[in-house]
Amino acid sequence: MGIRLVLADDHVLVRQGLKTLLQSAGFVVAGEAADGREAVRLVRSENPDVAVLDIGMPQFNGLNAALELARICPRVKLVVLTQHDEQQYVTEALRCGVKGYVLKSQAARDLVQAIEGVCRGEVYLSPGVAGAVAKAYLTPQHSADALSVRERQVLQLIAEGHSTKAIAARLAISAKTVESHRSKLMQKLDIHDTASLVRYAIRSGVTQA
Amino acid sequence: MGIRLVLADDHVLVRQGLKTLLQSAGFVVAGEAADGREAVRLVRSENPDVAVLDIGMPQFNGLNAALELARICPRVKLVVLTQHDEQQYVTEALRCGVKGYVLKSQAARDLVQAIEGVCRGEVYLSPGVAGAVAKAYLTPQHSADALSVRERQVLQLIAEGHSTKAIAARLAISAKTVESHRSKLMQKLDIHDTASLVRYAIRSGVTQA
DNA sequence: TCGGAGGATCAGGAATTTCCCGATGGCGGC
DNA sequence: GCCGCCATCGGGAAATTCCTGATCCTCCGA
Repeated sequence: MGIRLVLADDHVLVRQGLKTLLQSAGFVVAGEAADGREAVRLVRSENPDVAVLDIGMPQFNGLNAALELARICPRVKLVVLTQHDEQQYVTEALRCGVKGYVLKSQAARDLVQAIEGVCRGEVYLSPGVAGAVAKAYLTPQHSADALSVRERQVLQLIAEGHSTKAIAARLAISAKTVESHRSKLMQKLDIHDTASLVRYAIRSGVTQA
Repeated sequence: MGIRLVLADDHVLVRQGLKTLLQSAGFVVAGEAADGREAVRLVRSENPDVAVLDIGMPQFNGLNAALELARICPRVKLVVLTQHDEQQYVTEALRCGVKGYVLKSQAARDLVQAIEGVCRGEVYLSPGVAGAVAKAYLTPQHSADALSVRERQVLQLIAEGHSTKAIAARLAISAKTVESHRSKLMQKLDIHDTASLVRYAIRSGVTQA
């Protein structure tokens, strides 16, 4: 008998595609959800072996759901789907109790292997993110995970479109100090341009689009 | 015999799911592409009946590809996949020669109907966007400074975090020209910093967070 | 057919910002 | 007390943005 799983993705079209794919791989799709909250309900009622969660769902996203499911249904293995291969997302996901981290840029075989792997109790990371995680451990300053309060504050103001000088004025510090914070947080996030910084800020909820 | 189509989506996982779905609906998937440029090449070589393009691809996105394909392969019907149901996107897509506009939030049946519809020479819009289009015709707001295709292209690349030089290299034009486009589009949008530009690009669906 | 409007292309140079180096002082933990 | 981390700044080189202006092209209407 096949592995039972529930599938959560806000795009019906994508979800149906994945469902077809997973069924043809021999899995049993016990239920589908369009957002994180629905996913949590579904997992509680269906009690599947695995929950496959898209991270990029609106409102209550895949990681929110993962965090809650890891607490209330620790027996259910969690596999997340995402397009982001940056190190900070991976560690964030692992902190949320996720056992499988699969990139959408990878082939379906990857998802199949992830599901089978987590059922055996393994942690599965898509090729390409394993490197990011390794790098995080090898990098001497991997304490760099969390931004300081000041850095997050500066990040938000940058993402809101304020100039370095304006930020300095608002925080009543030197523009040089703002530059220093920006430089530091960019280094921590391994992001080296403003545009990516803004996208990160939006994704991480520091500001809105 | 079935309708022949090519499929373009940057997420292999999603693409495979869609492929399985479309095949089980009786279509022939003649080729797959991971980005807009590849899609254009593939359509030229395979000459399918329909090209199904995800709009949200990095670098050279689905609309860029649509614009080019509408010019060089007008016989091939274009269906785009997107998550955005706002009016401006729909009209933008229609301007690019798109014949089918399918929301990812809709069921697979919708995509199937769209493909069959455009093959009969119809224009197919997902339920939910038809209303948006109607509204667009009722609102006499065409006076707005619309971005040119080139400007939108540059906007996307900026929002994706590429440097001016990198954009210039990719588009095979001078960095000065890229600066010129940026300056022009910033003036049109009345936006004067990169961060706000990125937020606008995300809001308007030119790129994703 | 002619001429204008607007888009795409580019350059020079001034102004601004980023980036990389280093430095100081405070504060909490060991 | 010492060490690590954070917040604070500065100098100077490098890169980028901003402003002005110019050429070439296509399309479109008079």
